[in-house]
Amino acid sequence: MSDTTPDTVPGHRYTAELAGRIEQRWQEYWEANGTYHAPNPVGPLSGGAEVPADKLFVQDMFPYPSGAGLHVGHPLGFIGTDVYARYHRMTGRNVLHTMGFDAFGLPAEQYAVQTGQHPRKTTEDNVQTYLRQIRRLGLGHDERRRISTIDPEYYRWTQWIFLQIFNSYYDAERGKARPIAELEAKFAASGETFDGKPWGELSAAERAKVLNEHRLVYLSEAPVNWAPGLGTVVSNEEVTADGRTERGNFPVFRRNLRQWMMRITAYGDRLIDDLDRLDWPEKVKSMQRNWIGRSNGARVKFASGAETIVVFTTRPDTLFGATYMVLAPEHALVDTITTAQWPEGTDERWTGGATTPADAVAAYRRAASTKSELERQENREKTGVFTGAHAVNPINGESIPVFIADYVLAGYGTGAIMAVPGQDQRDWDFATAFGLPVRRTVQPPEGFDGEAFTGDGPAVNSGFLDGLPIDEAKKAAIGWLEEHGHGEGTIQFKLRDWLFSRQRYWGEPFPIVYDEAGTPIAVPESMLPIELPEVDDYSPRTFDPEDADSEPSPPLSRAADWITVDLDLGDGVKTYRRDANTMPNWAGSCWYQLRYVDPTDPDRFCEPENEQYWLGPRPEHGPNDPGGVDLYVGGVEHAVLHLLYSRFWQKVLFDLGHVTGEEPYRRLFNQGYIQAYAYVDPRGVYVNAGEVVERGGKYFHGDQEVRQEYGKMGKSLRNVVTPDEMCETYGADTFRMYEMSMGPMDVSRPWATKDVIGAQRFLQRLWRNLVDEETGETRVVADTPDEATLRLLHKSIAGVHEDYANLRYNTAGAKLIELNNHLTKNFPGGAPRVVAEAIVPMLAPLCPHLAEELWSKLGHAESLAHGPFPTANEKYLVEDTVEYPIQVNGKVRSRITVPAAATQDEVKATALADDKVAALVDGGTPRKVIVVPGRLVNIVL
RNA sequence: GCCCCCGUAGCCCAACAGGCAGAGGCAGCCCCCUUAAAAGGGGUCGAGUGCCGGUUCGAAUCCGGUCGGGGGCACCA
Repeated sequence: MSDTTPDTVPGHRYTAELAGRIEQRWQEYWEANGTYHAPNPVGPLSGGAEVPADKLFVQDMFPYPSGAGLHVGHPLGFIGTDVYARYHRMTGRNVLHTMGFDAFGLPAEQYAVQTGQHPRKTTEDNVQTYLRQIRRLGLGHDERRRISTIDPEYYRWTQWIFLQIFNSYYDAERGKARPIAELEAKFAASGETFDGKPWGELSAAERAKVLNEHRLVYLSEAPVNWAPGLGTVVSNEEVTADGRTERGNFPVFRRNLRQWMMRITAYGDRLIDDLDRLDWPEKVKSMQRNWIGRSNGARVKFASGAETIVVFTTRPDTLFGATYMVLAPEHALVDTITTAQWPEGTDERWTGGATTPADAVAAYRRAASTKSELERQENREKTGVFTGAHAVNPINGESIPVFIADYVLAGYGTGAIMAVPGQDQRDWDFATAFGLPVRRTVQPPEGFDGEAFTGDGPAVNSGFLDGLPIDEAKKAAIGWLEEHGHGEGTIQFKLRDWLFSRQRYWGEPFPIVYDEAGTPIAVPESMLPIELPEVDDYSPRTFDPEDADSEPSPPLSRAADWITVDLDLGDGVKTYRRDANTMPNWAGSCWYQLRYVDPTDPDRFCEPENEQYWLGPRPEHGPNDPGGVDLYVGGVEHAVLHLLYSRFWQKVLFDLGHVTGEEPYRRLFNQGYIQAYAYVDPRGVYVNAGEVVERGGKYFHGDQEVRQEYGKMGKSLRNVVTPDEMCETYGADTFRMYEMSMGPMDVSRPWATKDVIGAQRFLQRLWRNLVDEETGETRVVADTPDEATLRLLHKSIAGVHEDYANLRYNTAGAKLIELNNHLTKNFPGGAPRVVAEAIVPMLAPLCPHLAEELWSKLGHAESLAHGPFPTANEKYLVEDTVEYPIQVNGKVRSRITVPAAATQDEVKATALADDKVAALVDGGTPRKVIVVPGRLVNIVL
């Protein structure tokens, strides 16, 4: 490029080409010198010396190394954390910043299937591409700490943590996880019986079954989300609101399958309560609160024949208004209570046209089970059938009919409700459809003409509760229930246990084997890692996405040599069967901050001293500090997935004494997204956005007018701009400068390649102010600059400090441009050295390569990575005189300049003495004169 | 339906705790350099803060309403 314009472009102009050379040179220097290595207190990554007390751990959300490579939106957060890390490193802190890869998971597997290669091969290739792309951006990562979840030395510890959780139970009394061995000891000592037998007389299988009910990881035979199109089950968090998989958008069906579950619900209270201790965006906190969904209410027992139906309600105050009950179709008691015959006079609407309740129930259940979540949610018409059974309302002895209906969810509460149509719209709708009575128990206001009344009011038709407002009525009702043994106050969570197995190949194998009785047994730690076997066919068996009756078939079950194994687990060599599932890809990201801290430790997942130093609670964050990463940056899309799971694991590890931090991420910051315009031609086909031109407010691709759309950047929209091409055309520093100046970090904004030139011009001017473009020699002058320049310089230093510390890189950049513009205008002969030696370090966090280059040209032998960062001299921040605008009735009419030390009275006197003001006041007495020190004067007439 | 966030020059964005609406960039315009070409230099123009109302000496900022945009949740008893 430059050789086509040799005559006019000076040899030492800061062009993209020169920037590229500088950037490559410094990247090599940093790598060769381990510039960004952050020493640990102990272990292989310790520098041998005492570590600085002042540390900072900055982390980006774990990237998945996609085969598509990066577009300019991806590095926004990475550059943001890099600027933050660099700024703090320059002020002398020990800064840990690195990046690894979350490389297991569905996309890798799917990509591998498409390209016919092993997922390890494609994943590792993608990682290399990714590293090449981010390296070019000049990110100051400690590359010794790069990790990858697919590395057996990494997932060995993922499996180890799984075993920790497996071997624990939640001690509700102490409110924390404890080793399951303590529970076993308790059972053995207590004399408690299990199915009539004391602990000592139970077989190993029977004991395992009991313990399974307490373990924090347990095997469950509960309804799970089965996605035939994906060939795997997925967690609740991975199902969208319309009942499809987040990944792949396949329909999800509820199926009873034997699966691993993590007892995250045990931590519901702590997961909600500890949100208050975190420096996180309110939006994310509220999403988590919402997801965990804690609600206060009561469990109430209704007798139905010999059985007891337990319901959960948040409205125990409405108990007198319960006119029927509903069980979820999957409820365990349905078969037991369903009667042989319809009772005399059963309403035809209740029978579903069947001759017996059993037929009706069976037909309804069949219909409900084949409905996808989506169908269930789309169709809000209330359906259901009568079981033939009645139950007794404990509070008034009334006998009420029991239905099954799919508007009651099996997974929430007890899977059964008491229906109060007077106060609940869903119940009202059902009651209306089935001709059931409605009894109001809260008095609606005068003139209320709605259906169910959910507002507050005095209780009516409710015996001893009459006249009480809802709050008091609830308390009174719970009191009555507890006193008479019909129920108790309780807290219910919307959060359900975390479905932890997947029927896929590309994930961590479970460190579990089964004996001949099918009892799961933990593999001893010494046998970890359990490595993924090589298989001929690693693609999962998928089905017609609508085939609800299909069965999962994990690829590992077909690895015959691997799946059965002879082991000596203490009682001689026996044959065991391995677990054929793999862990979900959230597993690896649940604890990676801990491995970043101690990535090479072969003996522990993380050395305690190192964990405490980088991630432990710190007094400077207050007495209630939960510890965690100091700044965690990523998109908001992980608000209830990764961020919830990760907090859960951290808390378990904390309870078991493995870590000192109660939370993984002390401060969370959601960066915005870079979006882009896309263009559609009249056929509805996307055209290459780079070739579209604007003419008179319309957009053209060639001569063809095209329609503008706005959204994500992506291959299919043909609007991708890559960091590689930006580095090529402008240089990495220009690209970084531009991305950081586009706006605040947390705001989404449109990409505009044409605007990048502004950042390029700034860096060129700055270069020119310090370097002779013809000779490449520095052209700084030794003279002390004038007062105005020094004032601007120190004001800039003070402002830039604050901006960097608060992630306001756009305004930090603007201040640097402003200062540089001042140099351009006032120092055509070269910048004063004192200014140059400040502006270069101030630029370094944003444009590290250029700053290093200029710093060395200024005569410094040391890298700028560890400072110095200039500090502002207070002397230049205080003005001697202040200009006050004078408002008269709120409008600016004049200006005065007074000494900064002037008192309010002096300012007032000077203002009133001003000619223009005097003319407006016209000899009268102002009603009021407001002097805002340092700001303005307002005279009210 | 419920909850949250955001509306400032043509565009992207500043304005700390209410105090002169503009820091910076893009585009536009003018001039210089070159004139074969600009990703060259210098300068300049530009909004009264979506709309209505309130509080205040004073509102982009606080409050209420409304419109527009974005997001979250949604049969959770």
